[in-house]
Amino acid sequence: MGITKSDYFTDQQNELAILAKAIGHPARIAIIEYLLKVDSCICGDIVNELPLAQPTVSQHLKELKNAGLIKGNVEGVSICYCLNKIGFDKIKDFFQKINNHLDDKRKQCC
Amino acid sequence: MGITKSDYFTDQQNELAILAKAIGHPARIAIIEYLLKVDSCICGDIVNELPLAQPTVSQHLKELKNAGLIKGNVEGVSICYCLNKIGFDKIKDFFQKINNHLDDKRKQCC
DNA sequence: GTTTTCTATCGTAATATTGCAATATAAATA
DNA sequence: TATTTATATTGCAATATTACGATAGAAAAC
Repeated sequence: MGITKSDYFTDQQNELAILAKAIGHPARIAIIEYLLKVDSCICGDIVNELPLAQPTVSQHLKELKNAGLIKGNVEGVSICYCLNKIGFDKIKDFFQKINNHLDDKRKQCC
Repeated sequence: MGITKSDYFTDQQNELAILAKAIGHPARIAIIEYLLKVDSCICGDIVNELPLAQPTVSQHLKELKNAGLIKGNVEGVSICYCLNKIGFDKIKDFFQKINNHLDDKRKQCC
């Protein structure tokens, strides 16, 4: 029905899903990679970087911010965005657990 | 328009987005965690583990498989599923790059 | 060969996402 | 205060996702 049954899953599962979902769009990957490159904070430059209209970029930024993957600070007229370590740390643990486990076994079942 | 402009982004960005998107659902997180726990391959047990109907689970498995995050082997009547290291390795690099970078700087911009 | 068991697919309804034009808001500058 | 600049919000159309009942397919057991 297009509605995710979040109540049936744990808080941790839902939080991870929200984080992964936010990353799950090429435009948002591009934003993350750009922020990684320019390192210090940027604002409307992101709009110039992406082949998308300003409202669309604004929406993607909002989703990344809601998920906790970026931070945005008002700085005069413009807004300064940057990556939020806290958000990325949360996913790191999940993938580390998986990768450690998969590295451990030399043969996979299938 | 609900249609992602994939052509505007790099292959790598699109591939990463597909992987992250596949992980971006609590049911699929739950499937991944279950496969991590039971370690060796499992089939319809996943249906019993999740609070979702069999067709729904089948659909989620298909998406994980399409993204390259799990493998499925026919084994008599049932199908044996397990995690696919290749898929998880691809995301690992992305997050490692980000985490290394964020760990590097003691002060974040915002 | 019929039945059972396990999984996939189809069809469909409800909801979510993506994208943008138009517009609003809010701070800086003239 | 009027204008400019930078970003957010609204509204809407197109498309995608989620969920499941019904059904199909395919191998094993009888």
